[in-house]
Amino acid sequence: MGRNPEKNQKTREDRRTQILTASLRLFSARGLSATKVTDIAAAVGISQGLVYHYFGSKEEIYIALIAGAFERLNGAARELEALAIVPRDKIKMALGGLLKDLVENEDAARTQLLLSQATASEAIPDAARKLMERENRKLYAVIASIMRAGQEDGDLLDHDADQLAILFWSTIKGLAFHRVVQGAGFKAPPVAMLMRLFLEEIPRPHG
Amino acid sequence: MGRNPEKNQKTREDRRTQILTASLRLFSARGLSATKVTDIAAAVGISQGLVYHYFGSKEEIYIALIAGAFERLNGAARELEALAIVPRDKIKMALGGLLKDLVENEDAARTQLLLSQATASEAIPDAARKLMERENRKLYAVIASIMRAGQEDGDLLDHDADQLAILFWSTIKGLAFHRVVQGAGFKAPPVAMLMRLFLEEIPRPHG
DNA sequence: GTCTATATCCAGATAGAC
DNA sequence: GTCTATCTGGATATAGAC
Repeated sequence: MGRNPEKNQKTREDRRTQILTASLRLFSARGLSATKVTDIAAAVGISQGLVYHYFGSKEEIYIALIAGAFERLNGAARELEALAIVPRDKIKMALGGLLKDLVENEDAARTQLLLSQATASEAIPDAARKLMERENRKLYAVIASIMRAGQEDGDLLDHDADQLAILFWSTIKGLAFHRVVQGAGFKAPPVAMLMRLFLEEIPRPHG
Repeated sequence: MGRNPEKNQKTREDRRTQILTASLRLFSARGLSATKVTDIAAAVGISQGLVYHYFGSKEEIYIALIAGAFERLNGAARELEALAIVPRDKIKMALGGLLKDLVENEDAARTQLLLSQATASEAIPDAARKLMERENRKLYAVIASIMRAGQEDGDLLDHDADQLAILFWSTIKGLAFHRVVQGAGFKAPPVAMLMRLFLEEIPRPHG
């Protein structure tokens, strides 16, 4: 919009996205403090100083990544809750969607890794910690609440719903971890297999 | 042995252990690079310089922790393999033992966390990476091999054994993560629940 | 064995030219 | 918008006194 067409300079948003993408790769692989701004600049192909034209600090990039991740995840969670299907199928869909994302999109896996690391880390910016504690809680609560509903239906296993939610996310985090380590060769387990953790009755596949 | 009894100075081994213990706590919570040698010294209650009397560098401490962890895990794996019980029960025992350790011993959980982080990290010393790649492979192989044996018995689920091993360790890693985040309040899921992931036939508990 | 300097390096962030 | 140069702080590791 109103921009000189022959300049090959990137627009502000493009550059920010480039920086965020490169940073996700680096932060998830090395952690916040082992990632140098120089590394980010090099990955994008710009000078180190230029990074500060787009973000106030390295931590600001980190926070932006975390915030973006939660926005997407919470959006998906809200959509899931709104669906007119039975709780058991919501769990199946959530699991399936997350797994599919993990397999098809390395960045999705890296994002999960980043969130896990951030949750467990004492060495993240205060703003990030605040964000995490609040938003993470929501994600667990959504799953726990679906679990409870599924238990009333008699479809889902009759155990503490919060623990089931923990198991749900543990599994996702654990698999995201392997996805990143293994790279493209990663094969996700079939959703039906993971559903065994949560279903009251396991459907018999053979015969 | 032949040491002056009235000195309250620590023996070399005691100090090394103190440093290792404090470092496990810090490395697992902040990562290698965000942990300052000053932090370690402060946690132990000694001067920063003294740390270098016991270890050549920060990374040397890190490597010692990783190596120690694998020694213990591989020891347990070898014992497990040697047991005269059916494969299905070996899996149950491995799961139960790891879980019990996780719950009762925060350091065990932190050790798992450290190994996970190290596996996924590009920012670890070369010596540590070499170690990891070799030893980690062994741990997965042990579980995969037990899975295969259990499949021949018809006890364990008929899926790719390597994938089952990944699922096995994913679950442990995911739960170790939660254990560390949640602290002492953490409750592990019952082993029987996790066994649902691997058993061909799920025993019916109620009725 | 332990501590207090301190040398050295390196990374984050800023300034100013183009 | 982009780069190069630089300021500044902080962390690793060493040296040397006690």
